[in-house]
Amino acid sequence: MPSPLALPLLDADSCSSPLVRTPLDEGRATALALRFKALADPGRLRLLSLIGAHESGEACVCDLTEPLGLSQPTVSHHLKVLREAGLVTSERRGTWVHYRLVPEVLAQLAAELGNDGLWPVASERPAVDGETRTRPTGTTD
Amino acid sequence: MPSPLALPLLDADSCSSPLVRTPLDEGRATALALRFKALADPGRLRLLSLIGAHESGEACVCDLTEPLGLSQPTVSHHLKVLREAGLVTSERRGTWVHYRLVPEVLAQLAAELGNDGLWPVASERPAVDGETRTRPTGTTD
DNA sequence: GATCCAGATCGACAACTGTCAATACAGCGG
DNA sequence: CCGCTGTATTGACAGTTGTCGATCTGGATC
Repeated sequence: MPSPLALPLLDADSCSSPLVRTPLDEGRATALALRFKALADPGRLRLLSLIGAHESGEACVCDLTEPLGLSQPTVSHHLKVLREAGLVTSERRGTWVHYRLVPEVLAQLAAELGNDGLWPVASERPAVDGETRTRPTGTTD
Repeated sequence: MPSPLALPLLDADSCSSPLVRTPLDEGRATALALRFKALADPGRLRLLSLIGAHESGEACVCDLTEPLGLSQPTVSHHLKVLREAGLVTSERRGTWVHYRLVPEVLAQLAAELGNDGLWPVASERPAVDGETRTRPTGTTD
């Protein structure tokens, strides 16, 4: 429970409504962005997916290079990015290096995006309407 | 429902284990990466957070520029990125333009990262061990 | 219409990112 | 010890991204 403390900003002279949650501070935003940056590449997403698709929960680089269609150095680079973001761990066993997902971190990221995260995500709106509201929460796409 | 069809690849001559899920194809990965790219910036995360923090569920640019500490053109640019990624919608009402989150898209992204997403995320492992496994699923950091 | 204000767009620039070929490094088998 | 193979690192380069000042647009007010 994030305890939505209501900060009294606002003069409401113009537009806008009062805040009902503390917005993300810069440090936390930067940290989060680092993780999302790691996810912001098709190759890396496919890498995660490939690793997760293996029955043992892990995969070595040799399994990943070919299905990705990228060069071995590039794959290695992407894996490094994922590792540094904490999304995967690596372990050398003999010749091969095995990568596996870090489910807790992925789950935590999902949670930030989801309902108990940084913003209200479902239809859990306080139903304000003494406000500048004009249009219902319609789907626009 | 992703119906985890088991594709029989593999000769298991070397390392690796069989696939138990279909890995993300390139098109889908690219589409997903586009959305994560939009999230991969501290300013944009704070923007989303700020919008979500408002009681009415929306905010105009004038509310966002100052707490972000970025110039107005930059904020406008970020909002455009978020809008094009489908994460927010904008609506002009008189002088001001109001932005609001698109909860469904955020929730969908969370779902991809989470349990019913692209990779197994909880401790729902099939418990393989006729494999190259050597070490338990320890945290490596 | 002239003016003012909120936002968007443009142009420029530095910083970062994805990619690969070449090379280095680390175990393993002879 | 020497070569082989899997993986990491380096260097280079093109493409993308974040940022801002300057300028444009569009609604509201006088």
